[in-house]
Amino acid sequence: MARPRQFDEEKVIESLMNVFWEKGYEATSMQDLVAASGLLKGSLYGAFGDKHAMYVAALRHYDRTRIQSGIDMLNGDGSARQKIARLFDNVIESTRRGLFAGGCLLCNASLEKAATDREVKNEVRTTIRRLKVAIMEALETRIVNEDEAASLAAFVVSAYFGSRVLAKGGAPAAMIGDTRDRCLQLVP
Amino acid sequence: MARPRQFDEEKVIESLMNVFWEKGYEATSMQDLVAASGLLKGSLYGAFGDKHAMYVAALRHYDRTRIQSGIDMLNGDGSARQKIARLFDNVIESTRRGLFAGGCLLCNASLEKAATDREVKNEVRTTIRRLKVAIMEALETRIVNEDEAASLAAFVVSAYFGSRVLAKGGAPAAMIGDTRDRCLQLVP
DNA sequence: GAGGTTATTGACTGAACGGTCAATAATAAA
DNA sequence: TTTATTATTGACCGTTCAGTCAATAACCTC
Repeated sequence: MARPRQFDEEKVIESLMNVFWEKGYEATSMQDLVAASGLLKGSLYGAFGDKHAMYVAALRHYDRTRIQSGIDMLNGDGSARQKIARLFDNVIESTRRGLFAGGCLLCNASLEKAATDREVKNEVRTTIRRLKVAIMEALETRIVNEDEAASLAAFVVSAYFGSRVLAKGGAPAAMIGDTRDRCLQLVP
Repeated sequence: MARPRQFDEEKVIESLMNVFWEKGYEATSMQDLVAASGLLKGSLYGAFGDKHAMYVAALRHYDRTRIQSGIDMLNGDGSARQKIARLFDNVIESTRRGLFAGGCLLCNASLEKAATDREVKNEVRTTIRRLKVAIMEALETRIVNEDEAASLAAFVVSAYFGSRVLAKGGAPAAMIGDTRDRCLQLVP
């Protein structure tokens, strides 16, 4: 009974996400989002409501895609040690190649907006929990005690996030390598 | 031969820093800086040049004061283990009380601006190096091998930064406690 | 106290900001 | 084919943005 959307919503959200990922929330203008999505302002506002809702949609999309592919890796083959090493290796490699400046959108959102934005905080918390659980499950092939696995998983998440801060802060790649190696010392 | 400044430059920089610390670079307006400093726009521009220079001055001030007091602590009494534990305990306590939303300005700057801003990246790098060296020296009371101390220090910095991301992302304080405890397992 | 120099003041600028809206177009159901 | 409904379009809105500047004030040196 009505005119259908002329755009692929997933693709639009992906393009919005990429802008927020690279520039952050505040530094991203509606102009940027219009340019990246190929839609006009009115269509974006019609579809999402406002800039903030676009950001939240981008965070959810990041969870569904990028975080999920990390989780898939953690659910895949190999020892817990190998899987966790690969988490860090991805950071090291993308730092070495140095092409994309975005880092980790989850960390970016944590520091830029979570503290002052209830909705963002909820998204971030949910995604952190999901990531922690996936690491925990990977560890449980070796660790029977659930609390033990949980505390080690919390630590791994933390070290991983720390490596994202170091990477974006321009610290030498060797520091991230050190972080990975030391972290793996605790992984059975 | 000329009119002297009517304000205490240190105090003004401190007030500018507090705004950037709490809101980030992009979300801070010149209005905010005017209100916080008590100066008028023209005076701020006269003293610093532009908003970006005010931010860099704030980062340097953060290094000179907040980071320095962390380093002083690392140079003080107690075992390396105790000192590093205290680093994390400060995060845990200020998270539990939950009053100030700023987190760590060094981490904030790393993620918000270092990747796309040469000057900020240099400041951040310098401060990270300073912090790492201080941790290294604290460790060297127990670890003789310098490379060993350096790699462990890099790891501690990383875990510490990770805990700042978790804290601001609204993760439960227990996760930061887990991070601290696991981290200390590697500190002799 | 005169002259030189710099700080302070507040009004001002053009551009960019996020967001709105009336007009138009496209569709599916009747 | 008509009608109801929603999507698209681009001009438009008031506000806020970072930054400027001419006038004035305060100080130091001579």
